[in-house]
Amino acid sequence: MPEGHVIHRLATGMTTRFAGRSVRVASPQGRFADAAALLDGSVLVDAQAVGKHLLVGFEDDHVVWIHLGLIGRLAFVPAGTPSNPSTLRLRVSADGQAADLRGPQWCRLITGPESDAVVAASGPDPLRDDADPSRAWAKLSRTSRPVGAVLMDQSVFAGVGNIFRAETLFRHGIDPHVAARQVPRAVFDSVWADLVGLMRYAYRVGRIDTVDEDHTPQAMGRPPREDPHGGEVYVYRRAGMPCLVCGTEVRTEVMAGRNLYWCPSCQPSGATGVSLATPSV
DNA sequence: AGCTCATGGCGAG
DNA sequence: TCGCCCTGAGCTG
Repeated sequence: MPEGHVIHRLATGMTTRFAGRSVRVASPQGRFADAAALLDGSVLVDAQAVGKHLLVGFEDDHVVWIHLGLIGRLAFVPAGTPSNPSTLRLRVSADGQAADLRGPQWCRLITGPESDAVVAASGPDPLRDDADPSRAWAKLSRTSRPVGAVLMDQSVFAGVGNIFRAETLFRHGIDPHVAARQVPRAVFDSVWADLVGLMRYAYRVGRIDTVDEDHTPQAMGRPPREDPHGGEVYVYRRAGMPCLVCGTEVRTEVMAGRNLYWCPSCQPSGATGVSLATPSV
């Protein structure tokens, strides 16, 4: 279940398990069979992530370009694990370990230069050391699209998904409907720094957690919750529930094709946000 | 058994 | 902007 931190964890997982090894490659489902046959037995060189794209490099300049989409999964399992072959698009295995890919939006065999082009075409990714946030500012500061839509635009903020969108807007008190170009530079800088911190944390622990200690349900005198994504959040998927900060009912509407969540009191209409003194958790 | 929904993005219109 | 694709979990019956 993929925002950018998940893909970066998978890239690391692929590299640590398989880099430098000759691997078995198969497509039990058959939909990637030709490429799998071509790659079977070759050396997996490395894996990298950019935004929500996973690029797995093999010898001879072959790259498997994976995008999980909304429902795709890549799971690391012991190589002998029984599995339903009808949905197993790709299995990479070596030394008793396997990586099983199911339900990806796509899984394609491309060349090294094509892989470089994927990276170049991506917006800056807060989880990559080579990210240049000024590219995001250049786009955000020139568009009248709502900031809540721009935060989901992978050519502006690569790897940011529906949870990080809702949570960073909340943390900065930004009305998601405000035109992106109305957001001050200082607030953008704070949002970028916050994304770096929140996404690095999520990468490290494997869970999105955006709530400050002062605003946990316990600290606010409310019963603890269990969220479906396994982390602690202010507004994501909390429509109709009281805001953890002010108690106002969290609202929801579809923006950029996805359910957006926000607190109409903490993010009042027209608010262009404030910088955080202490970005990230 | 059969919905509906999900941390996404594409192509048609 | 809408319909569609892929899989699986969590409901409803």
